Amino acid sequence: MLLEMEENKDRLIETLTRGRDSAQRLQSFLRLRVNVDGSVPVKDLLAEILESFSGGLSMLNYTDSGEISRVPASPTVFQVPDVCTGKKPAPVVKERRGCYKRRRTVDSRVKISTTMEDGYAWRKYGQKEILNSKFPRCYFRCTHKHFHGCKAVKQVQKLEEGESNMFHITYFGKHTCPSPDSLSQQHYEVALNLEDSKNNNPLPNSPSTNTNIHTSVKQEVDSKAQSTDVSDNISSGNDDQSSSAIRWNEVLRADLGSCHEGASFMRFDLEDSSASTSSYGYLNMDFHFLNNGDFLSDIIQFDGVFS
DNA sequence: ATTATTTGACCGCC
DNA sequence: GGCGGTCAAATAAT
Repeated sequence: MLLEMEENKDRLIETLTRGRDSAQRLQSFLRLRVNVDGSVPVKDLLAEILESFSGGLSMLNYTDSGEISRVPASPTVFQVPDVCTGKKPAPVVKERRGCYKRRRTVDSRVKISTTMEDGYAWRKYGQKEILNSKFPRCYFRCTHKHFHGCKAVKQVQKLEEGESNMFHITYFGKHTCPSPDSLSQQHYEVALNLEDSKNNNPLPNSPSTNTNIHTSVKQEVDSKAQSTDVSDNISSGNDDQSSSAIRWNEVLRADLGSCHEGASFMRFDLEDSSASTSSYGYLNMDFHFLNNGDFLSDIIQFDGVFS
């Protein structure tokens, strides 16, 4: 009986969480587009929906960490450092640890990547041998957990397939801390094979060089950060050996343009590895939204201005 | 001295 | 009882 009630409560929380998160995502997607014509107060409506879900969840004492908050079984006594000596009092009895709950997979996002880096600062807090897995699973939390109460967590496990050095990364929770200053702090690599660079000049200097890059590259785009992890090579269908490649090791900025199902664009500000040139380009993309709020995009065309 | 990582213990869930 | 997620003391790195 009691168990059944708990299960119902869990389901209710799950449903409310899903509703709230969906509203949240819708809000961020529409942030740039609401009330363009001033006709519908979409923004207000969304805020109200969001408030309803959040209010419902807080009535159930549900916290964002994915756990139902508990009243401690016995009053907790906090030990404050002794003002006179500056020393912490020795623990009288070894404190019983808090309750753990198995992580829900509903709010997780999975990413397969050649690198564990994603621009955020993570702190490792555990490692575990996983049954039938060759490599251990590593557990990371956001470094700013204590400063900003950021609850973002990720699990990283090296994939066994071949010697490809791929990582299976699962993210839980969203960052509430400030996002990384800019993408320039990270190592991003964009390789462009230009069709029209038959002469030895690897940098076409005419504006709006339309390179017509057709590619099957799939990219995962973090909808919240409105930035992209460009870790795959973008190659043209033209495999002409004489076509030289520009290798950009930094994407200084990546701004997402209008964001909706179908064609959209993303602007990149680029700097090459020698930092001697800087350019920008537009990647025209085809977006496909996923149920969890992430979206995939096909790059359908690149228009660049090089200097 | 401070901060990050390692690693065995602890804990909840199946 | 076993598994996987987390904690926290010990240790390493800065």
